[in-house]
Amino acid sequence: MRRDSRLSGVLHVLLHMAQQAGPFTSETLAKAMDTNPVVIRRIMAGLRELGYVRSEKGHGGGWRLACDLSKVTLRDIYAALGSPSLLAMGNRTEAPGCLVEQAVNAALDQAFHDAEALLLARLGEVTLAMLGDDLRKRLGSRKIHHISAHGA
Amino acid sequence: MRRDSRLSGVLHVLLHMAQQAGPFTSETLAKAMDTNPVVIRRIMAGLRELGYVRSEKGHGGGWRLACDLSKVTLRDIYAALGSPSLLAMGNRTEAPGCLVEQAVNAALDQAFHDAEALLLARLGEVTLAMLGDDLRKRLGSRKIHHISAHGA
DNA sequence: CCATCATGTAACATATAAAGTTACATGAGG
DNA sequence: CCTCATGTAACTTTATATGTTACATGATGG
Repeated sequence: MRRDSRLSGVLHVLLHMAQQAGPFTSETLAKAMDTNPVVIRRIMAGLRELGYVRSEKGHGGGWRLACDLSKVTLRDIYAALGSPSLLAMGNRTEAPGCLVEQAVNAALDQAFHDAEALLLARLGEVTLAMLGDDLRKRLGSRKIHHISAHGA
Repeated sequence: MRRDSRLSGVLHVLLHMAQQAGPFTSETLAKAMDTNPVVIRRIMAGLRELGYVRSEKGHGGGWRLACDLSKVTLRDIYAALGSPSLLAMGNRTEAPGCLVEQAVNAALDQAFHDAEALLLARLGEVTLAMLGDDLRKRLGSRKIHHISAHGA
């Protein structure tokens, strides 16, 4: 499959939501992300369960942020997605009887584990608020490109 | 797709080869790895190009180690496989026009890059000889389980 | 010279997982 | 009670590692 881009995608959504008020429908967000509303609902479901966002049905419904952006890190969001595997590589066999394979696994596991730990640590250092600050810096004098709230 | 296990697989092969002399046919190695001879040839092709192993056709042919095991690291082997992507996650869009996406990418790229660098560094610290030493330690008093050179 | 063995490689098949899509149920307004 | 929006199951598409088949190439031994 291609590389998992859910974290990238959901962060994009959250950051857009942090730039303007009001509920966003899945359709609106999907248009901004050039994808499908169901995909949005899917990646947002885990965040809703952990209370990072709220959703409401019916007229005037949609998604809203429901957390302190300075308290939620990228690692939290990653966890809300179900903590998908970080590495594209793995061992051929997890619990091998072959001692050769055990030796190989031990060496690789060490490296893999260290890399995963560092990645999680880095993600844990960045809050959504910090992402927002960085975005505002990038915007500079430029006007914020708000996504249109009512379709194209 | 499942996680890439080529590095794990090829290391297994190399370590087996380091335990006994003589050429190994792809079929013999495939049996030990419970896979297909063509898969063996495929993952060994890159190593042959870099001179880590040699292959010969015809009677008495097969694969032989052709390098100083104390000079070749797991990172070298990884590179010989064509440096496949290390991380299972990536950015939704690599060169986005959207500033929001740029901010997200910047934060993720930082974390991704650090993790990849650490993983490569760790792989670069381990030589094939070190793997062999570790294997001998694991074998202890036990007899080495040589793979049978002529089928079953 | 030629039968056999082994690699080299293209082509095709399978498996898995993310992403995209369709369809329909549920519930909130107005 | 009609419309809007989420919730979710089911299916399709796509990408990629892995598995398999088929056949070409070249080396060895008789």
